[in-house]
Amino acid sequence: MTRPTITDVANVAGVSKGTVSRVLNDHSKVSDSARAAVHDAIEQLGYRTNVHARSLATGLNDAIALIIADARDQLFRDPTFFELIEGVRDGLAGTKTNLVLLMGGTEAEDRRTVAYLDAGHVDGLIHLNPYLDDPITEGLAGSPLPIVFCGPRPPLALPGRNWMVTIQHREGVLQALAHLDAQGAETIAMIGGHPRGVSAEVRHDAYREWLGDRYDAELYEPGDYSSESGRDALKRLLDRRPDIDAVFCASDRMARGALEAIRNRGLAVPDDLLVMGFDDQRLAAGTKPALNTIHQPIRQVGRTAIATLMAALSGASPPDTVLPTTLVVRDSTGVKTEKSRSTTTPRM
Amino acid sequence: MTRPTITDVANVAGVSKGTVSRVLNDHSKVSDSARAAVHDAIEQLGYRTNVHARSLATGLNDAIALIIADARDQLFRDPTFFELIEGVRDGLAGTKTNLVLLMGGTEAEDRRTVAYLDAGHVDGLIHLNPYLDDPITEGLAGSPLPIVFCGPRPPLALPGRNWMVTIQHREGVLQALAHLDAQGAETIAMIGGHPRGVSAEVRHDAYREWLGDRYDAELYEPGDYSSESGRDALKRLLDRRPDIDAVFCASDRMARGALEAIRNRGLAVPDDLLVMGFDDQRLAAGTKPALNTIHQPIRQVGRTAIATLMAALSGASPPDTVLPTTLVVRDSTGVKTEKSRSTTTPRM
DNA sequence: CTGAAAGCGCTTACAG
DNA sequence: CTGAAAGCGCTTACAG
Repeated sequence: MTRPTITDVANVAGVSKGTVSRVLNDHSKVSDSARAAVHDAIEQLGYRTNVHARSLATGLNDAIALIIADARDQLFRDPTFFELIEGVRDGLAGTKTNLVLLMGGTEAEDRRTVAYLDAGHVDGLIHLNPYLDDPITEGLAGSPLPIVFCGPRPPLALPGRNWMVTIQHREGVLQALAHLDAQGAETIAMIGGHPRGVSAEVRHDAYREWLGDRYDAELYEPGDYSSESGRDALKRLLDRRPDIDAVFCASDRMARGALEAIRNRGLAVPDDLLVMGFDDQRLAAGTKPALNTIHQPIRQVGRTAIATLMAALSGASPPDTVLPTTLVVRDSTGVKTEKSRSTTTPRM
Repeated sequence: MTRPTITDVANVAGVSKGTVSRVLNDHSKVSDSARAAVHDAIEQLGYRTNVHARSLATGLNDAIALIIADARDQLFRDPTFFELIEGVRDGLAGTKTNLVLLMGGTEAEDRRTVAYLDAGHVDGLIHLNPYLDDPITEGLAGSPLPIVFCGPRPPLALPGRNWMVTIQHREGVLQALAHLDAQGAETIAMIGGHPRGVSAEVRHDAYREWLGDRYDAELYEPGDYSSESGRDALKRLLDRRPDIDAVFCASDRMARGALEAIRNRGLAVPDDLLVMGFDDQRLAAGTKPALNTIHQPIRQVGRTAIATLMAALSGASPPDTVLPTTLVVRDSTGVKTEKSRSTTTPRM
């Protein structure tokens, strides 16, 4: 009782293998009677096509991979990735393309992931968030596989066919800082993202740009997007610079941690310190006070990434996409009434 | 500049395709000179083997799948799955077997996942937590693929070759209840797991068994493992039965929610109510008061699952595995000093 | 130790 | 509309 092949189907249906293959692949030029006979035979035999044979013959897979650089840090801890993947799944609904999730993190896993991709199991891939020094991206440098990055391109040798779907990181940061400024903040610190991340760097650059001459390295503290890192970073910032009156965090989770640290010091938000997050994750609405933040359309990034990849696979030349961010105003930057706004020049 | 094949390598190395294949597959009987020539040619050409051709010839994939029934609920919200997957990754370290994560949830995704498996992309699979009515398991009923379940077998038609790696759910529940009993609890409610889950049912049964005649449906409230569901369930329990003096929760997250609900009512733990969790997740040590719970060696489940699958793939007949749970004592069930223990018979 | 050849299960021009 | 045949890139007895 070995698995039936196309030859078995052809025999039962009384046609040739070629005809069976044609009905399998929906070629138009097949007689109704042949088509019916083949379908009957398939049903009767429980035939299912062998993907390896088909892929060998066609060179296609009908499958794409989702790469996550560090499963431990990203996939399981950061809701952003959940949204991203949901967006990708949205985009795949209704197609017959398979999605496989490949996880890096350790050296062995990175290597295995590259090997899997190299081996030709998939037609293309989406990289959810490459690192500045991403070993998986690096391993794919010579690959002919089309790849779309969710986020800015890393400064590495890239595969020849690559696209980018990202958000306006720089503009988002400027929006946040301008808002804090407008609310009367004078000494704005920043808690940045994971130093390995490409977008963390872009955001740091935007912060530096906005501050210009007033940029002070003491006011910047890197985190890793987690709540704990935000809490710890804020403590360090306050130890160094008790004069800061606002902090911009590169994720809502870090902002939540910052709120906690501020509370622990006996300080109040927004009375003593203004706080802004980034992401507009669900938690942002639930903190006390509710978090002002920069909304990024993360699910749409996922959807657009898949659309871009599918377009590339069908031979088109899709454009890169940069999605806009929006300011979300809640309670964590309430106006400081006693302060005069007349001396500060609004920016942007 | 089409991708080089084994024939190209053979030509460059001056040997036959058979010899190239033999060095590729580490067959012992190859002369050193031939081996060296082949390796040189591979390097020079940048040859990489075409997996489809190989799989077609051998029927093997060197890949296994991890199935997650509901990505939305499980993968991204429940740290248990993170631990499980980490265990699987532990077990794969050092092998060349690839791991692909397949996600179900919507009808389309379930169907696609089954199709992917059916198509023969992998050699076997690990199902992280099947539902009682799991559509993916159902779809695999006739499949020859070996499958290992992390958790009790669902009551469905199963693939012929299947194994189970689980924990002592029943014993764990009995441990928890016996502990609450020993601490003086007299009316013990339970907040159960997701009604679709196989293990939730097993735990509910154990609760019913332990209570025997005293079982009262009013004391049982299902949740979905989330913190919010624990909070809401406890509210409902307390509304119905203000007399309960202990609650056993089928997950630490639900126990955390229960603690919150209790606090919101102005009640105290353990003074007014004893609370126990299940899982021993990281959060259990951080709640206030710190949570008593039942530790389950979840990462080891993952490791054992992969070992079981690998054994099955190599033709062995590995046993099912049932791992023990242990009671973890912290602060949420502190002895109720004023109560006499003399009238209650300890159990187990 | 190694070559020639058959075979894995499909697809796809090519004729008709 | 359909059959016969070549080809996709490997592996593996079978001889030697």
